[in-house]
Amino acid sequence: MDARERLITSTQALLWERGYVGTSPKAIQQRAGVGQGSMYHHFAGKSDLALAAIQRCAEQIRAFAEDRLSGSGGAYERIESFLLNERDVLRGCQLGRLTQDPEIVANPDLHRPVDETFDWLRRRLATVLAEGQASGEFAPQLDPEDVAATIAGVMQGGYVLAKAAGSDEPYFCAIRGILGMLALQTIQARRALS
Amino acid sequence: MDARERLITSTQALLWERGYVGTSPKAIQQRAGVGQGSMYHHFAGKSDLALAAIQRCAEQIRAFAEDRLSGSGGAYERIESFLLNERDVLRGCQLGRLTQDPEIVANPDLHRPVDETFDWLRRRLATVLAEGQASGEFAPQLDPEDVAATIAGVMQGGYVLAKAAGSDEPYFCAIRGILGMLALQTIQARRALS
DNA sequence: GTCTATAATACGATAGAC
DNA sequence: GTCTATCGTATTATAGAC
Repeated sequence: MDARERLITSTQALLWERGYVGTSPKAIQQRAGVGQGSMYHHFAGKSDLALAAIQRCAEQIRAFAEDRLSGSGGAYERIESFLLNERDVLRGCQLGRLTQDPEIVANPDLHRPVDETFDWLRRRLATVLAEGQASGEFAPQLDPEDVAATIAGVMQGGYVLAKAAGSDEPYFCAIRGILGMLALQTIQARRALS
Repeated sequence: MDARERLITSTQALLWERGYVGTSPKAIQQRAGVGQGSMYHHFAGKSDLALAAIQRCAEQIRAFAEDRLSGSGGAYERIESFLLNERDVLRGCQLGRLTQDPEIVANPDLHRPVDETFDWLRRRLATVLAEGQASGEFAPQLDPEDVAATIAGVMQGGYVLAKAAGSDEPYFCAIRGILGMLALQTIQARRALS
């Protein structure tokens, strides 16, 4: 892996752990095993390097979500797979983390990929929910757009609760809660209840 | 308001906007209109002042939540009141914000009030949900602990989505989603469906 | 491409006058 | 209690040698 690539992956890791404000060029260089001259040769500065790292995060997150949400199985199963196959609960979401950073919010170039990725995720989840409705899996009362935001929200909020507790238990607790409610929206469950 | 009090409220505001890492003693002093000597007279340093500010945040959040959740009305109504009467969606949660800060997580004194407050909130929400179940308002299938984590999660995640979008729309979208699903858990709704 | 040297500014805290 | 002066370190870059 060349210096440019190592700089990007090191920046990704540090942004994830410490955010934009908490990440210094020096720390990036040390983690990448690269000198100052090299960094400023490949990138114009901290924000330029951060942009490359954020775009890389966005690509990876989309690829993971798309893999789970376009897999085989029903709409409920695919959403379940997306929410439960989370390996880094205590590290949280690479992009959700940046949302809290005032310097990211203030910089349109850095903010845009974050905004676009969450927008894409909400639309993608809404599509899956609408598919489930069309196939008769989910009740017609369910609003795909609202519930998509709820699912994306529970996931992001689950990370917050997990970090607060220092344990991934609250994340999976919150996910069990939403999945249980979603399961009760399925036609089968409603039929069993009546 | 004396200098000590102004220092605490200024620190609260800056922690909310910029987090612990992004908040400097100098910025606190300027916002409070207080000199360096005054700050170091009243507080041992940045972390000591942050502790006072975080404890104040925790008190205020508990007071707000308790006010909504112990009000009159049914369990659903009280939860709805808690989730919808949020005035500062784009500013997010004062404590949820700190969850992302590595220096908060690493410092047990600063981390404890954050942990305890979210723990309290989840238990308080679970109590309200269990009350609703006992009174026959909610279906017995609903797991109060799981759904409590879901509700706290949607709220925290809603802030994340709102900041990403630069609008409070995703927050209220996510809240509508969870409230809609919760409403369908009520006995009346299930009776109407069957 | 990568290195070292250097710079201007900010951070977090201490000292001591008043 | 509050002020100004000062300190040692870190930040974010630039310059120029190699």
